[in-house]
Amino acid sequence: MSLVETDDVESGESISLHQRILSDIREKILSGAWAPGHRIPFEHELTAEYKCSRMTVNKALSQLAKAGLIERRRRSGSFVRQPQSQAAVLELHDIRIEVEALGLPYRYERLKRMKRRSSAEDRSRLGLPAPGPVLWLEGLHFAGERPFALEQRLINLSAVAGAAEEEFFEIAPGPWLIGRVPWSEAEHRIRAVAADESIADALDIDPGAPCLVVERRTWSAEHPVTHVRFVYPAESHTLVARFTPSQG
Amino acid sequence: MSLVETDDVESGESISLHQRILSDIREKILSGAWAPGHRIPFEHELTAEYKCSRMTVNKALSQLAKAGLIERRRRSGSFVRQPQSQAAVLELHDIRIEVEALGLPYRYERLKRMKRRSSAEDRSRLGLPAPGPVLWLEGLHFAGERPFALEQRLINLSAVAGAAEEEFFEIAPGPWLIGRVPWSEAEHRIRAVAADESIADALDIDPGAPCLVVERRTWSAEHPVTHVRFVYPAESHTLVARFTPSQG
DNA sequence: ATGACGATTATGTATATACATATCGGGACG
DNA sequence: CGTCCCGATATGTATATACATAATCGTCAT
Repeated sequence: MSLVETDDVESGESISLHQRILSDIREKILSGAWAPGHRIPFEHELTAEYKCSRMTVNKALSQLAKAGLIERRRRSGSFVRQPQSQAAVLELHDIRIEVEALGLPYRYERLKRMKRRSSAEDRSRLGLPAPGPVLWLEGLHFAGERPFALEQRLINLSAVAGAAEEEFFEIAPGPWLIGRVPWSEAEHRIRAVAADESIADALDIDPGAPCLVVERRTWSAEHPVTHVRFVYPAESHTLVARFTPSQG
Repeated sequence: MSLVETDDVESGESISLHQRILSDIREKILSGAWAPGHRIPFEHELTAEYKCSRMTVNKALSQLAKAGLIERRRRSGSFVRQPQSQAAVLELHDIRIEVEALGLPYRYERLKRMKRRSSAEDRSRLGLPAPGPVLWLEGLHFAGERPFALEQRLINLSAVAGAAEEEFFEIAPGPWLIGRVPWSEAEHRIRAVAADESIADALDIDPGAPCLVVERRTWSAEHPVTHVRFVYPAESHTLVARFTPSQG
């Protein structure tokens, strides 16, 4: 699938009109200019603005609706959706809930925070086609006094308005993002590793001890949003996921 | 999690025509009736078959293309795509396919096989309410000459009749079961462990080396079918799973 | 053979039009 | 005052049509 997205307006690129409309609106939503609940212009208004037929506008809006960014209601119009709080991934990765389910007090502590222009490695991790501003975060999730998980996160600042101003001192970026950015797709990579020096140090375990590493990339309407890596000490964690076959 | 957006409402008769076309074709592809590489009918042929305009057919095919199920080429037609390797890894977990995707020859070798009346531990692993016959299997999956994964499996014989007569000498029980028992639900537990003596021995790695352990329980119409534990050496494997939020 | 080139073909995008459908609001009526 | 119904309105789906674009095929000339 194509991550070809064009937020740049310059240079007569040969993207189709309905894609440009879609991309314009997505930009408004992801930048925060149109908040959740905001009513998007009616089809006939966009028709006038872009000087095209309703079918063309409709195509763009239908795709945004399918991507989950907007919600369409007959007779009322189209609205920016509330970000979905999600069961599927939540089940996997709301660490606070997992910790509290163990009956232990939860705490998040920021280790590092750096705003920078994306390096080549950043772009490859996020799946970004072009350079842009990103936010790098590192933090620790605690269960009681013990480190429960190490988090290393990269946020695509051009997709998440407002993240640049957030300090994330004691607020974990995961819940913060879920409350603000609707996600349309997520990819998980799960593997086991031996703890290296820095991981062992952060998690207070022995170097070489087995750890579970969960990496997640998240997209919103084909826009990369964030890449996060969780490192769990082996004893502390089991992931559970339930599936029902997709009736295809 | 889905390969294609499953926004179909099924039971209702009020599905739009382009959705019915889309769903018909998806059915043919996912059922295997149209193998990868197969050329699906031209738009003008589908136009005739469904007695509708080309735009309607085009809408269905465009969505299938965006979902990644088919690939469209001007002048040539539309073709069923090669299965996207990672989409259903967690769901199916067919090790042969994973190994062959690496370009390595695959082989399965049985280590142990025992038919017995379920012990208390067996019942707890399978989620069985009452004692009954079970089959215990242990085997090794090879990628080339190297062990790729250790498999320990419990099959509920009262749910899977023919399994008792199968030797599983070089046939892995996973694919065998999938071909015979439709599953309606699966639960995965994923964690990292340090290899103990017997695991290290079977996988030919050092004791204490990190391993990824994936356990799966499967049900068919509320009947426990099988419990399986895969143990992967850390370097050999990354699980990949893609999710799309279910929009309620 | 081989390479150039135009005709053919299937898809890609956009248009104008039409009617269906859900729903909000307001007016008629009990 | 509440309820039912009806018209207005935005979206949902489908049609016929048009032209653009990319790729393939056959033909013809070198």
